[in-house]
Amino acid sequence: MPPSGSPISPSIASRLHDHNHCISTAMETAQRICSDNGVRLTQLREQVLRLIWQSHRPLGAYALMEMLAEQSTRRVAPPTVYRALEFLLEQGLIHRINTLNAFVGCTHPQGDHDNNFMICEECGVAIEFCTEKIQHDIKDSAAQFNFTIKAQSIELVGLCQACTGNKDE
Amino acid sequence: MPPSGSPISPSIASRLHDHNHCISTAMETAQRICSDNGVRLTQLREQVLRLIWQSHRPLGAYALMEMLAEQSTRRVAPPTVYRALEFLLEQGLIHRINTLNAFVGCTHPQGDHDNNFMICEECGVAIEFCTEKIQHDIKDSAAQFNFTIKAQSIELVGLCQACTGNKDE
DNA sequence: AAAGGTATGTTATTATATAACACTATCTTT
DNA sequence: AAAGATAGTGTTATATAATAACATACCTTT
Ligand SMILES: [Zn+2]
Ligand SMILES: [Zn+2]
Ligand SMILES: [Zn+2]
Ligand SMILES: [Zn+2]
Repeated sequence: MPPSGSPISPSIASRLHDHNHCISTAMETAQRICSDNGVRLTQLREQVLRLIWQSHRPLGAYALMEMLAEQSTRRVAPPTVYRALEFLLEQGLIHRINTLNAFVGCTHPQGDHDNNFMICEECGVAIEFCTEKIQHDIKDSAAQFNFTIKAQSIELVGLCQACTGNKDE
Repeated sequence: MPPSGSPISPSIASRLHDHNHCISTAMETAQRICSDNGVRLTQLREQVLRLIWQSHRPLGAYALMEMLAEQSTRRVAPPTVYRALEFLLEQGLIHRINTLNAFVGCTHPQGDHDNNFMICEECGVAIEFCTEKIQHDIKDSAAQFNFTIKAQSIELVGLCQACTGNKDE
């Protein structure tokens, strides 16, 4: 398990990265995790995960549904998608972005980790990050209030590196 | 303007506090802020704000709608509520809790401030908190990615002090 | 093959939010 | 006071997101 404090490669933020590598890594990791957990990464679930991983932009359930419908002959209804999403969330393979009502692939799905995102409102990319410092401070604040944390969601909305640059020009 | 790092009175977390004081303070502050900003706190907007302030539990737009309908003779449709909510959000008098699709009164609506909540999944109370440390670390992380923050949402879901105690018994 | 559990299909419904246009109240200018 | 502009609200319809309930298919074990 990698140290939870290590920042995720910022190269994801850049638009120039080997995204095929992101996809293949994600799919392989997913297979392994499901196998380890004794659960089945069925065709549908695999298909949904792959669609989500087509980019680093969170996808809404209904967008996902349409993409599924295009790929297959069978009709696809909301529960089909939502059940797959629920499964992937449970296995920690994707995250839900509350600000967007959308879902994005997890970039480090091994072990427990926080759920912190920077979301670019220009290009739509969501960058997952996690730092021990923030996590420490949050635990600290919670302790002050005697609050027991069960889940957390940190979402920063703004402009990513590339889009900040574009705005300046 | 109070120092933004000072923690909000934890007494809100306790169920035993003078909530009438919360309400009257909130309504007076709202009047002043609207007056300062040169905008109108109309009857409807005042009514919605007061309903939101009936507790520290975030309220959904449709719950709010029903409460409005009970209070008045006229029919109340979604846009009525959403426009009032939009106004109150713009003036910084309320916050939207993304995790719940619900709205809660702001406990320190003066000046810019963060948007950090601890939400008790047992009693439904949302406690607004803000600390300079977290804010500093967040800016730090964003800087690492050259990310420009425009808005942020930190939501911790779990058990508040009172409800943690109850669970232990 | 039968049984039990897991996964998916199907239909209907609930929950949340916005678009578009009409009308009214309030403010500004004359 | 009257006219015009702006802001606020009413009204209808619709978009978007999520779940409930039940039927069917699939997979594993006996
Ligand atoms: Zn990638
Ligand atoms: Zn993750
Ligand atoms: Zn109170
Ligand atoms: Zn606030």
